[in-house]
Amino acid sequence: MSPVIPITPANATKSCAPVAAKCSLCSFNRLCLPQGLAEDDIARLDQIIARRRRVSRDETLYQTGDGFHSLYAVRFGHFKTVQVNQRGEQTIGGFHMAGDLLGMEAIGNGQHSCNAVALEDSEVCEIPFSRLQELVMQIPGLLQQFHRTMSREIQREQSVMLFLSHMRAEQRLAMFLLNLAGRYAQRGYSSTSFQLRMSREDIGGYLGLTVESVSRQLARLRQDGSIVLNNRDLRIIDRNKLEVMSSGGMAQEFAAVA
Amino acid sequence: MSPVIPITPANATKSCAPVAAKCSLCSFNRLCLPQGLAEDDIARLDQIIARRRRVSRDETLYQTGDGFHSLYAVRFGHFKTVQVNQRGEQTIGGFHMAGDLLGMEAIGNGQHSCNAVALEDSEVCEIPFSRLQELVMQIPGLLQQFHRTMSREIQREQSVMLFLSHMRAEQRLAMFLLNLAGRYAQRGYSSTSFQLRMSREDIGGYLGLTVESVSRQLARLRQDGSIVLNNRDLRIIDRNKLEVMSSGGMAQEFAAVA
DNA sequence: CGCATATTTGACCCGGGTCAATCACCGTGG
DNA sequence: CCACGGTGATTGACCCGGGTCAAATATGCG
Repeated sequence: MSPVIPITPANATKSCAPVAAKCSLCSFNRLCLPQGLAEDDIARLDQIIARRRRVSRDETLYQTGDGFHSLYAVRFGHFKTVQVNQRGEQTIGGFHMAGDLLGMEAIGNGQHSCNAVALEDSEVCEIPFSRLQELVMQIPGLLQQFHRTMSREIQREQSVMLFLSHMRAEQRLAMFLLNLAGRYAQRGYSSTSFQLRMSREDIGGYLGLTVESVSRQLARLRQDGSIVLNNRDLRIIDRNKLEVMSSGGMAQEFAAVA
Repeated sequence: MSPVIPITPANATKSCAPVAAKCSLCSFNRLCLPQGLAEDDIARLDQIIARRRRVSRDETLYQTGDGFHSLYAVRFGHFKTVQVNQRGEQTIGGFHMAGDLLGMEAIGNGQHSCNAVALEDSEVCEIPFSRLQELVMQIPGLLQQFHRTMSREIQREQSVMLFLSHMRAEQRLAMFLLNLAGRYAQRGYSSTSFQLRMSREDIGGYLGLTVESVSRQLARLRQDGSIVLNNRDLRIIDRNKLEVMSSGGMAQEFAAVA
């Protein structure tokens, strides 16, 4: 029914069948820690991965206050990271999909500062951090890739700060959808047709908007023909229009001038 | 006149007099990369530091698009990091003071994604990243400290996202002032009396508010006796009241109940 | 002393939050 | 098969915090 292929594990026969779970065979390895590593270095990385862990929908991978021991690479499925302040208000720090690395925020003080929750049945590779630290000291390429990954997380958050500060609701939604599309494209999926794995409320939590605003903005995007949206099935009809919106309609002005 | 001691270099006789510039002698080393290192490891770190670089007020340390070669540790003075989007709107990513590490956002793709601008005459230690990478592979404690530093930056930004999403102007200001106070306390300065090194506009850019809002909120804090503020000289009078405000006045409710 | 910039203050307005009702979807049990 | 309850999503009405525009001050620098 859904036009989007649910990402399922390649015939997951037994949880102890490690063949399909090796980094070298993982189709997302170029987006993950093994990126750029030689075969045998990937094999060494494989060896320190404690286990593949299933996390079913709505289950928590880790939560605020949990002691930090491991990073987690998403193998398949989707996660959100949630911060809750003392008043119970939630902010979604990000949505994470195959190849993304989770838990880096916890290295600093040894405990997690957000909750990681699966948006659907998912699987992660658990990477014990102490062993990773040993390994990066032996594999320069792995060290570099790890640093790049943390740095990109810093950059990503800075760009979130930017749109939280300055963008209107419409821009935020347009940018959000384009960002998702781009990430699916990176992973070899359709960038024009996919499922939103998160609720409207989660989208709002990420974009700094209420559910109602998200709903209204999506309605507007639907009305002006930019997207087709049934429940969570999304199809991007006019990517260009979304891009114009995401930059605050400035492209229009330029176009008018030029 | 100012009640706050301007942070000046310990008798900076010549730029080539390295004695006072050694990490081991730097009074902020416990807040910086050398934290937790043994004497001789600190000495090795010292050796890879290319130079101390003066950056005068309003001068740019690096800017968006610059190739990434080094990280910079603030020795004294203050910096802001500024992101500019395609429409020219600015967001202040953060304010940085002695012991803070700048430039980590650029590791990921090899070029800087924000501008680092000195808020006053300042000095940084330039740390060539390639040499740092070599060194962390030899000094486990340094590797750990570097990872902690990046992780804390991720955490810091997440908490900024949180207040950009949910907090009202008053809370943001209160939280901002308390945060500054805490950081000065860490550095051995007064946490109740200090100078704001940044303009109202920069504060607004950081907090996601306009200059006018910042000015009005500061006026309110002054009126209700929480602070005394003359130009940029700040004195925190009622820290408790600020804390109540920063948590959205919830503490009041609790107090009323208890 | 005088200009440029920073800050403050006032008046007005609007985007999006809030509150509330309705609708759609879905799994459950009779 | 359908009634039903629960959750998620949509839509409408209203309101307010803070943005915008404008003007008055203050400040600091040359």
